[in-house]
Amino acid sequence: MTEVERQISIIKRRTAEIIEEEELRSKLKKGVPLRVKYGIDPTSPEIHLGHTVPIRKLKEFQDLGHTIFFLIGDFTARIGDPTGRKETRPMLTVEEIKKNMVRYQEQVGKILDLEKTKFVYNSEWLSALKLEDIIRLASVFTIAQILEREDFTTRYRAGQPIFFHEFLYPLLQGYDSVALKADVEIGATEQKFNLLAGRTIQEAMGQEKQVVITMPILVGTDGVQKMSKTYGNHIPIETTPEDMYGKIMSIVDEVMADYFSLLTSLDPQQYQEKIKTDPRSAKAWLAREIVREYFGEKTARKAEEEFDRVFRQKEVPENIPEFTLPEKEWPLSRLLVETGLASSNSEARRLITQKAVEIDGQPVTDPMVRLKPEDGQVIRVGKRRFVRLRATRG
RNA sequence: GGGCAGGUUGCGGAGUGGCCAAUCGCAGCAGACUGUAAAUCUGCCGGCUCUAUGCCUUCGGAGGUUCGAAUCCUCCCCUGCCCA
Repeated sequence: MTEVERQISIIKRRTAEIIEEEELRSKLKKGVPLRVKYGIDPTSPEIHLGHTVPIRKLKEFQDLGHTIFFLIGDFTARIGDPTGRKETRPMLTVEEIKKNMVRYQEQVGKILDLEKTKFVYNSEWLSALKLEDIIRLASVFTIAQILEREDFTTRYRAGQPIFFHEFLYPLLQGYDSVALKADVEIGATEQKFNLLAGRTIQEAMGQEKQVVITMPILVGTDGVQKMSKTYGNHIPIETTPEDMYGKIMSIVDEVMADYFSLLTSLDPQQYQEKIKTDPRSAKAWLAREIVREYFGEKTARKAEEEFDRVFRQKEVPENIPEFTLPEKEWPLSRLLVETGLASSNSEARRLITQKAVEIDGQPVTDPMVRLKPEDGQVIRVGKRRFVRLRATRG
């Protein structure tokens, strides 16, 4: 196998689509490192496992010696993309974006080699565009072409508003590719339209078209919707190993294979076999493997032990948040609110009457009960929320 | 600019003067079951007092009518469709 074919076989793995493979081949044949672009919206500084799917692909490119351009869409974030929302998205200030990005880079650094990654901000070139440039960009597409994008069509049919500037987003993203002279752009399948816009615009501006690589979308822990913070089905990278382990264990069985494939480098034959014969330990393996990648072998093993202790043997976890409060009589419901175990008094009362509350392993079902917190007492709410009390005199 | 239809609790979507904190579905939470889950069943699902045929704040916004308004009137804001 030639070097080019070796690279192609690595690049092709786990992708949803490559447009066009032939173009990729001829780009690789030039023997020059490719400029690989990946863009993110810096509105949230929190990366979850869903984001890691394309980032892992970037890592593969990086390991093959190509140049990674990690594009931060600060310009677009400042304007605020109103896609799918009622209220205008809060515009981010420059400082907020900067702050988000510091945290972001730390997280990305768990996968990519930061030394070799070029972080670029699109405000650098986008804010320099003149109206004339923008109109020229806009003349590359027809309205019908833009409306082809599925979410526009859906919204249009449903009578949902589509704002004019939303039409501009694909154009701007496409222009980013021109500015970076991107050879390859990676994104999730839902980004396909915007990625393709890059090709069209590059061509219109006399550049060689970028190759578009789309990556499958990771479903969330519910197994239904794509992983997203807004759906509350996400697994953040910046969390405790125990939490990550537990969240992976809570995914539905049906998506295990996807998780194995998109989030680990394990052998498909092995995990498929395991899923079939012993789903429970297959999932534990998956969880251990992913936690290991972010926290290391030892920690992963500890997270597993901890999980087994708490959920299989139903014991109290090792590290639980502590809460200090004055040693006096409290109505239990108040106590739950104080310690953050319930959001309101009514909520607390509900939990208590629903047998969700235990103190030192003893169920408490009387919402009227008053008690004096003792040092070291453990309150449990539901399956996984614990708090240890620390009492102070006075 | 004109005509029409709309804006309801996280989402979808009922409700057109009191029986409305507001049917229902989804999501969420809790319990049972379990392999951690999923599925299923049960309960909860604005807040406060602490549980009552109680109180407070909610149905785009501001006023008004009324003993009483998410429901009627006026003005305003926003969205969609049609005509120009």
